[in-house]
Amino acid sequence: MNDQPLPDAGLLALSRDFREALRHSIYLVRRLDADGELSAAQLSTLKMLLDAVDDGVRVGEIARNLGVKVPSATEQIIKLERAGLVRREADPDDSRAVRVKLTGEGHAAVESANTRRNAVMAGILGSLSDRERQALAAALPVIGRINESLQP
Amino acid sequence: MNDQPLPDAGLLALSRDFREALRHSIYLVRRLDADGELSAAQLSTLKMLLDAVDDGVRVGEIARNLGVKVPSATEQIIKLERAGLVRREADPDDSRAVRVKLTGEGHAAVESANTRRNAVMAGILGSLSDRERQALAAALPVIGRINESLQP
DNA sequence: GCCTAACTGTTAGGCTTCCTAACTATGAAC
DNA sequence: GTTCATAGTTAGGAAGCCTAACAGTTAGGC
Repeated sequence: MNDQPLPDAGLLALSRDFREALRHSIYLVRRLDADGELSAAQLSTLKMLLDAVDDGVRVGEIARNLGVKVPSATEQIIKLERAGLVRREADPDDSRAVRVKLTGEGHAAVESANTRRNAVMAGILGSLSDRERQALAAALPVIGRINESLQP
Repeated sequence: MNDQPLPDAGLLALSRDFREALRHSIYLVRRLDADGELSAAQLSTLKMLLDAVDDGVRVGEIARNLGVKVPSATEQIIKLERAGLVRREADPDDSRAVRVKLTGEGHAAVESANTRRNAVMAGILGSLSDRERQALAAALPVIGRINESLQP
């Protein structure tokens, strides 16, 4: 294989290939979201709340995490609220703010959806070789670093 | 209930991390599409046509490549046609079919948009270390294989 | 204290993309 | 030459995202 450091021409080739991989990942994303129960954004929101059960999370923070504007986050939160999965409470420290918290039902829903989607993904990754899984695992922190650097 | 054995713990962790990485990649995808000129689907369509300049590509094939249903592909093709980037011709062998071909203007547009987005991506990947780029490069074929296996 | 500016979130309206269902037209099988 | 399958378009609607306008709250300057 090619073990020498990537030349500058390789940077462009890598860019092209990464773009292509990202583009085709829609198949993967769609497969995972085929649940029908919760949209990807809704599940992400609930997962966020899972890590902040006590205090809840502010709308703006949810929006930032989802990569959308605040009104779009509000829209999703209202849907989750209507479904009984979250509730909105006034922030004791700042009356402008709203704290979104998970309900018991929401807690169950996120656990269930999360488990199922992980199982689907595990089924897909299970067909890979150990070597391939290692290559994938080694790249995830890199992708994570890229994504963090772009997060506003 | 649990009729099948739980997947290996490492596999589940990888599944979770990969899902997380994919989810956060929306920042990256949005950054690349910030052009405003062409949507991701439209650029993908034009790139497809670039590789089949002579014969054009059928609508169903475009839909499959985009990962959408035929009516959605038709919609995008009509927009591209109205923008003067593609034209639709009857298939000489099958009068039911339509062959979508790139115009000269479309050719220029895809080259330009592609070059620009590759440059944006290269700018992002340029901030990585060689080691990180190598890890990413090693994982792309794996991701590609996963995506291909899911393509209908 | 007050006035202004900044901030948090909601509402309203519109755009894009995707879907399913229904339709037209053509091809293929028998 | 029916009959069934296939290719694509049209119509209508759902979901997600956006910007702009708004109300309420906080914080800083005077």
